[in-house]
Order: sequence, then C-alpha cells, then structure tokens
Amino acid sequence: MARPRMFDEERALDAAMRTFWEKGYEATSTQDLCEATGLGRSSIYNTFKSKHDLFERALAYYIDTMTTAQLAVLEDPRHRAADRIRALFAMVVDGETEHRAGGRSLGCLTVNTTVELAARDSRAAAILERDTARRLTVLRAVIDEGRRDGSITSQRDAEALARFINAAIGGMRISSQGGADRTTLESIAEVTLDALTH
Amino acid sequence: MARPRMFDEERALDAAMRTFWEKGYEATSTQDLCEATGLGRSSIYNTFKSKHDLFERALAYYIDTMTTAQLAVLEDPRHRAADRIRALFAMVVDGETEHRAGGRSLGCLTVNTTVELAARDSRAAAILERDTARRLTVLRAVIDEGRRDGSITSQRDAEALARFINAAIGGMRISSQGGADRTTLESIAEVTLDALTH
DNA sequence: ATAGTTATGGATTGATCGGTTCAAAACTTG
DNA sequence: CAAGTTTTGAACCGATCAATCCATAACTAT
Repeated sequence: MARPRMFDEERALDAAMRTFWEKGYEATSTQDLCEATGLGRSSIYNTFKSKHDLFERALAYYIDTMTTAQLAVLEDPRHRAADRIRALFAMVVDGETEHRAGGRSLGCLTVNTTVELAARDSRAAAILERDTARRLTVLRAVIDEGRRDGSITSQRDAEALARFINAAIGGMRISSQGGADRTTLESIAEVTLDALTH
Repeated sequence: MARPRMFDEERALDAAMRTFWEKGYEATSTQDLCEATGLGRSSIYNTFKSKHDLFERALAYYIDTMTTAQLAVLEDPRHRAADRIRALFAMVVDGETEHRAGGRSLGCLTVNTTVELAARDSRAAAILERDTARRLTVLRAVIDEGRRDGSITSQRDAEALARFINAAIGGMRISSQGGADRTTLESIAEVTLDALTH
C-alpha cells in the first residue's frame, strides 16, 4: 500500500556494525554511517531512531553472529571439553588475524564497547552484561564436562575457570590490537590452556 | 623578564590525564579539559600544541607513573619471582577497585587507548608499543629469575609466558570494566598464576 | 617608573556534529 | 489510472567541535 524499502535492513546493519567496529562509537559520524550503508540520512533516521539506537542494534547484531558461533564451537559434542576451548581460542586468533584495518586488528566490538562505553552508557552496558552472562554459563558447563571427561584437571571451581577463560580472550584481543602477531596469540592461547590442566 | 605561569604544568597534565582516562580521547572535549584543569583555552593551547599533543603528554605521564610503579614491584629483590608477579596482579586488582567513576572501573589508560586509537593513531600506537616492549622485557627477566629460584616451573619459553602475563592483565582490566568485582579479579589472577607452575 | 614580554580570558572562527523538515518521487492498492 | 502511503534526497537546524585571535592584565628586567 506504499513505497517499499529500496535497501536491505540487515545489510545496512552489517555495514553500520563494521563501521562502529572499526572506528568506535564516538569517532563514527552519521555521515560515516551514510557512506558505509549507502543510505541517505532520512532512510537511516526513518529506520533507526538515532545514532545510538543504530549502535545498539549493530552491537546486538554483532553479538548475535559472533557469540553464537563461538558458543556453538563450545557445545560441539564431538570433542572433549579442553579441545573445544582450544578450538574457541583458534577461532579468536583467526578472527583477530582476519578482521583488520590500517595494518592492525580491529579487536572485538564487545571488548571495544566495554572499554569505550560501558562506564557511561547503561544501555550498552546492559547488552554487554547479558552477553557476558551467556558466555560464562556455557563456559561453566564446558568446564564441568571437562572435569568429567578428564580433559580439565584444575581444582579451581568452574566459575573461576570460566571467568579466567573469558578474561584470557579479552587479553588476547587487546594484545592483538597492540600489535601482537598470530604466532604470539597462539602461544598465549597455549599457556592459557596450561592453567586448565594444572 | 615576563609574566610567569600561574599554574603547575604537571598538575594540569594530571587533571587532563584523568579526564582522558575517564571519558576516552574522542569523548573528551577541549571544554572538558578546561574545566578539569581549571585553565582557560589560551593557557592550554599556549602550553600544549593541540588536544592531541596534550593527550600524548597525558598518556606518557600515565605510563611514567603507572608502568614504572608496576615494574618496580617486579624488580623487588626481596621476593621470589612468582610472588612478584602475584604482587603485580594484586596491584592491578587494587587499581581497578580504586579508580572508578559512575560505579564502574576506569580500566587502564594504555588498554583503553590501545582499543580506541592504536589502529588509526600511529603516534599513540608508538607510545603504547614502547611501553609494551618495556613491560615485556622486565617480565621476561622475572620469568628467567623464577626459573632459577624455582618459583616458575612452566616449560614454556619466557617470551610466551611474558606475553601471557601481559595479556592476562589486559583481560583482568576488561573484565573489571565489564563489571567483575574484586573477588572475581582475584580468582582470575590465581588461575593465571597456575599456568606459571605447570 | 617604564619598557618589554608573556599569560590570560573572552570573543570568535569555520567546520562538523546529530537530527529534522519538506517536497518530490516511487510504489501499492482499489 | 488515481488515491493514498511511505521512502528518499537535499536543504537546513541549532549546538558543539577544535582551534585562533586579540586586547588586557601581570609580571620581570632595566
């Protein structure tokens, strides 16, 4: 009954997400978003309430793709728990190697947003907290499985190990953004795994 | 032969540093810097070439105080190597607990800057890289000592362990900014130390 | 005192910010 | 085809951005 959209909303979201990922929230202008999505201002503001709303959607979109893929690896029943965590680290290393701009890794949008916005943007913080809780829940389950299948022998409680693994991933991403190469990231992952078989 | 400064440059630098630490580079306006330092625009631009120059000075000032204090702990000859690393982690945890705003940890200015600027600001990246190199050098030395005094038994090479420890600190800071409390950070530190005595 | 120099506060710059408005274009439905 | 609805692009909004300018105040050296 009316003129249809000439663009795919998800494609626009994906382009906006990549821009926020590369430049951060503050450094991304609405003009940048227009150019990245190929849309005009009106189309963007007609589809999304504001720059911040678009950012929230982009962040949720990022989490929906990235975290979901990572948790799928963690829940793969074909491998023992420790190997799934190893696979998760490999995924992170691949991601850091793959997603770059200006010769540097882009890191991870959730980590970047935690640093840039969590302290003063409660809406973004809430999205991030939900993601962290979800990740930790799956990690705890994997650790319990690892205890049963014998691949994880550390006596630390599952909560501590889950937090440790999540922190290690963050540390790898920071290292990557700081210039660490693939081999370095792989060695960090190896040492991290040592702690699980203590 | 002329009118002297009415303000202490180092105090101004400290105030500017705290502002950049709390809000990040992009979100800090020159107005914010005037208010934080108590100086007028002219005084700031007369003393520092630009907002970016002031930021570089503030970052260097942060590194000069923070990293230097941390490396002093790592070089304390009264304790065995592993205990020095434990003390370093305790220092990080204390710092995260101490420096907060809006109910959240401020994290670490070097980590925050790595995330926000390293990819598109080569000058900031160079400052950060120098700091990382310095930290890694000291960490490698501590690990070598730990091998000798028996407090570090991991067979991984010193470079890998140094990178791992540095990454772990970054991961703890991200966790803290993501809302992790003191107890959680302490448990992450404990598990991290496990990897050194593998 | 006075000449010389710098620091300072306030006004001001052009550019860019996020966001709105509006008329014309484009499409669906009857 | 025509009525009705939404999308779209461009012009435009006040606010704020980093940075500069300038007149005056404040100080030192002679």
